[in-house]
Amino acid sequence: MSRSSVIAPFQTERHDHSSCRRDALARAEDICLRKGLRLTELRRRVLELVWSGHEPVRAYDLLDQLRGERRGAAPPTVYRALDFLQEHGFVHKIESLNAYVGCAEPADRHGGQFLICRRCKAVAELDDPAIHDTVQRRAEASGFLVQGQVIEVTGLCPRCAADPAAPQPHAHEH
Amino acid sequence: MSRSSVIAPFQTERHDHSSCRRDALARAEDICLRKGLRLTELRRRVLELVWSGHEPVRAYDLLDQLRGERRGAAPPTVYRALDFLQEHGFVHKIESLNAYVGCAEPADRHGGQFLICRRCKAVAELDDPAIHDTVQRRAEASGFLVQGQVIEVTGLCPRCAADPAAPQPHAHEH
DNA sequence: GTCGGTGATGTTATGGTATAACCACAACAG
DNA sequence: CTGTTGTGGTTATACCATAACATCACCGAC
Repeated sequence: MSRSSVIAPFQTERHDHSSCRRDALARAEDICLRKGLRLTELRRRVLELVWSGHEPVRAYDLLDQLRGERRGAAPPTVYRALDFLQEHGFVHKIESLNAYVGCAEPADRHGGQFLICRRCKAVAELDDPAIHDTVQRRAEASGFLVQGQVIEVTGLCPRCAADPAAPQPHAHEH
Repeated sequence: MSRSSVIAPFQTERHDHSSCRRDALARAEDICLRKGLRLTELRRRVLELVWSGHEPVRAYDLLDQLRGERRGAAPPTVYRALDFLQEHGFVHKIESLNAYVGCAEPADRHGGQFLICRRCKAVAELDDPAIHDTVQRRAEASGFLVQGQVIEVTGLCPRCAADPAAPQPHAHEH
């Protein structure tokens, strides 16, 4: 079993999250530069806010924060930024939560599988070929032409499973 | 490859949908009888409406229909019925559509995998052990304790993939 | 340089999804 | 008959997302 399929693991300790966020922004800057995409101030700021932690962030929470720093921020402000970020693989939408997480391995329209902790709300991202291919093969066996996969697993992350009384991590561990 | 994992296939022709619906209602009646669950008039009616076709149905569409036949129908009316039906496996929520489909093989809190046609909107349900087990194993390999799986595949059903110009089936093929 | 096109954002309004909180009443067990 | 539980009615509100149109910055053609 390869471990390489885990592209964004659960954090086992309170980690230096500012480096996660900084790395994600640097990768986005780099990719946009190479592809000629416009990572505007707004889009950059929304990506930064999504990376405030490893928990999925809701659109209206982003909006609340934007309102504090940008006059005229409204729902389309944040949804348009999220659309751009999703389209180019910088963030994923977690369908079962209606919330958004940053992607640690951005690529256009790539899928991925998400492990969502019910207790601490953290999300880990896998990009496991075994899962992807099994789903693909079984769908094709039914004559279905696959265009996209939504795979979201809920349960308990290693820390919450091991110690249900452990303190809850909160975002913003700067 | 077993075909038994396809528990609700795509319909290849305009089929006698009234028998699908009748069977689903009969199964629900039977299960509720055996388990001592109360399939009230409201719940039965909502289940019947969900089974109006093989396309996922939105909660407010159900509500619109209920309003025509029941004074005082309101969002909680339909959501409470859907909660009951989901809890006991009679319907599934399609997270990526915020819509609901009937289940052909009801069982408490069972998962299942869904193939969702982007063109005709029909949904087929699989209950494929290979998919389930692969996801389960890979999640466990990350130390994750799995409690639930959301697996939704979008694309084109066999008919729409074969003939993109074919007429769109509509629900209510009574 | 200015004209016009394109893409990003501002702005207002609305539509769509879901739940909180409280009330009335029926079914049922003791 | 009485308390408890479950079901649904009712009102209100919160949350999620997009339509439609206006404005502005940027940039290339001429």
